[in-house]
Amino acid sequence: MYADVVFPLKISPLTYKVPKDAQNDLKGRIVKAPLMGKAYYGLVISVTEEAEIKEKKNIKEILNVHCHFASESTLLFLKWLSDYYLMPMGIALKSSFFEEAVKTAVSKSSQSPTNNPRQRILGAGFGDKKIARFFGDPNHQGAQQVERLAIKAKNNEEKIKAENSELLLIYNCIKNKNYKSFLYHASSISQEYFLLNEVLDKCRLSMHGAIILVPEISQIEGLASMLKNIFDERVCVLHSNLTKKKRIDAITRIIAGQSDVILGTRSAMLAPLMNISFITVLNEHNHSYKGEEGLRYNARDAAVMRGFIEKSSVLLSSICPSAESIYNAKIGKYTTLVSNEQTDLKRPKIKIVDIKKENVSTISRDILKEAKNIASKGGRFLFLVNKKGYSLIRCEDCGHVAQCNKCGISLVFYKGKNIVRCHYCGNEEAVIESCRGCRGFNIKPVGAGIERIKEELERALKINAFLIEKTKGISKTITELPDDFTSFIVGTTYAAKKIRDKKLDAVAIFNADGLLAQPDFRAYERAFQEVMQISQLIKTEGFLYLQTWNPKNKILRFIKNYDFQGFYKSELTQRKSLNYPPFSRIILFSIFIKKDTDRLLHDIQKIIHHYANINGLELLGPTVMPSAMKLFIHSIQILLKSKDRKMLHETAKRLLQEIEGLKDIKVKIDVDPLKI
DNA sequence: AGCACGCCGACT
DNA sequence: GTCGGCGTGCTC
Repeated sequence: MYADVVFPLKISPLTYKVPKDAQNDLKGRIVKAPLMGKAYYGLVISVTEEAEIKEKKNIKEILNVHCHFASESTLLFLKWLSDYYLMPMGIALKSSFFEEAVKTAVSKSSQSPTNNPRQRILGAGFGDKKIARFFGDPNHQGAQQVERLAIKAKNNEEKIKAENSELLLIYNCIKNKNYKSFLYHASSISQEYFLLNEVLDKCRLSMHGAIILVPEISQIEGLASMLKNIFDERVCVLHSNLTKKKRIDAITRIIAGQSDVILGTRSAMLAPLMNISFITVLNEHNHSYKGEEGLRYNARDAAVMRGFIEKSSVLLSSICPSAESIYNAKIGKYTTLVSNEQTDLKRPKIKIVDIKKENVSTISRDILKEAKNIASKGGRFLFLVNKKGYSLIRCEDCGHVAQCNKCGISLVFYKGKNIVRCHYCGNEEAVIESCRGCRGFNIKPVGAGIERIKEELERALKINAFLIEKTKGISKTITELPDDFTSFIVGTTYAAKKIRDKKLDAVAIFNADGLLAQPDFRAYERAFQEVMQISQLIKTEGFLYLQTWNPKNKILRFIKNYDFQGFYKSELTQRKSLNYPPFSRIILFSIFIKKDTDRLLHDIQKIIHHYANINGLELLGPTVMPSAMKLFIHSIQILLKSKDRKMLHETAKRLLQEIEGLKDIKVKIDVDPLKI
């Protein structure tokens, strides 16, 4: 007997001999095996009678067998992650909390090897065990609790049945362990939470394993208390910022079956749950679900795949779903849940302010007028500016904007420190006195960063504005302000994230044009989503100002009217005509090189030449850019695009192999990139 | 990952 | 001459 073992390393599975006295259910178990003269922990992914590799005499034997880590479904999911994101399976395993699982498995089995909790649970049936805890001991108060819950659940079922037949569909899917993905376009963030609460509360007893994802760690706390109300100690929080010990504790609880409701960020999607009946991704459009390094999986897409494999329901929700998800709902891949409040909902009024008409370069008169009004009432006003510092500096005589000597990027003027700074290389210099273009001295600030907006507000309104800035170590948050504080807050988009559950009277966005001018096919979508998100921070009778130089932009019209239908229609039409996702799939190659650009570029060109004329495949690039990575001077990008996902993956795999054959390079591969 | 091997520049 | 930097390749 032979077993294929994956290690949490950048290597493919390796074959080992199975010891004669080993358990016959090795598949999915943690084992210790010799590797390079040492013993490593790995995962058995398959067991066969005959080994497939040539030199059979060199095959070593497995040293120790530990508890189960992965079910059949989890193994399929790991395989999918590795195949889809074009990474060795070991990397997928490493991202799946395998090392934490090893820690718990080893410490448990050393105490009592035959009394492994994971084995016990598998034997008894995971679901039965959960229910047994509720029904088990008749003298225990749990029995009364269940009775009460049952009555409550019955009432709820009838109430919700009358309200929304689609909700019943979710309940049934969860109960019957059927796969189905739902897309809920909520009209407010609280609605998103409300629906989740309904589903969880209603299905508490039929729920055996659940994963609840939020995009940011800061969103976990509030949701955790809601979940604990329903599931008590079954809830477990899991995110990358946990300390090592806490993370191991969490994995221990999950593996022991003590926790089966997992609340976390992106990485929690890979939690080692043996059973899953419900997965939800809140704020599904959020870009932080996509990884930027290592295994670059999108947790939202992984949720749908894991749900499919595990036969569980998947609920994606958002106040502004991604165009991809809207499309998937349209073609029937997802079932749409419609918010009944959607039509007659009161929302803050959005005003587009044409700054070109006015003879001011920073804050328009309309916004200042409303700011005065709000200041007099003691309200809250948030000013979002996309630039740090005070301004750029420009020579009034020749129009030359001061730039960094090394990087060629515009220098940012910091008035308080009286310096200029390059945001690319971080170099700081004393403020520039004379123009490098014409040697003149007529230098003026141009444009407005947060410092300048703050200064102008304070001068015009005779108030103190509060600056929220992302600085290393220090992060002021709005919650630090007393509730009765008359707050005028200035900050970058970072500031918007720091404000929660505080209803603002108004928000002004100064960077609307910058948002729309991003060199990315998703720029409009991001702009639309960002404004929708920000509108959630404002009282329904409040105002949202968008200051722009291009008030005619059609996206601004969709934004102003909260016209989701119009926006998605326009966006999908655009994507279709340019053959971008969701009408095609893309894979991005980034090749980093240190030197010798010409030789390598020539080699790369020679390789990709063979890929240029494949039917149904579009190849863009190679594009050479300065590398953002230290140690490397250039990055070469190649984009593969195709309607045929299978063919795209096969081609990308071949291309990856060829490029990895080159020397002095480093390749990063990004499947379904969000930034290109 | 981690270890060996091998190729180049610096140095008692 | 040799020491040690790190780039590359392999691990059943």
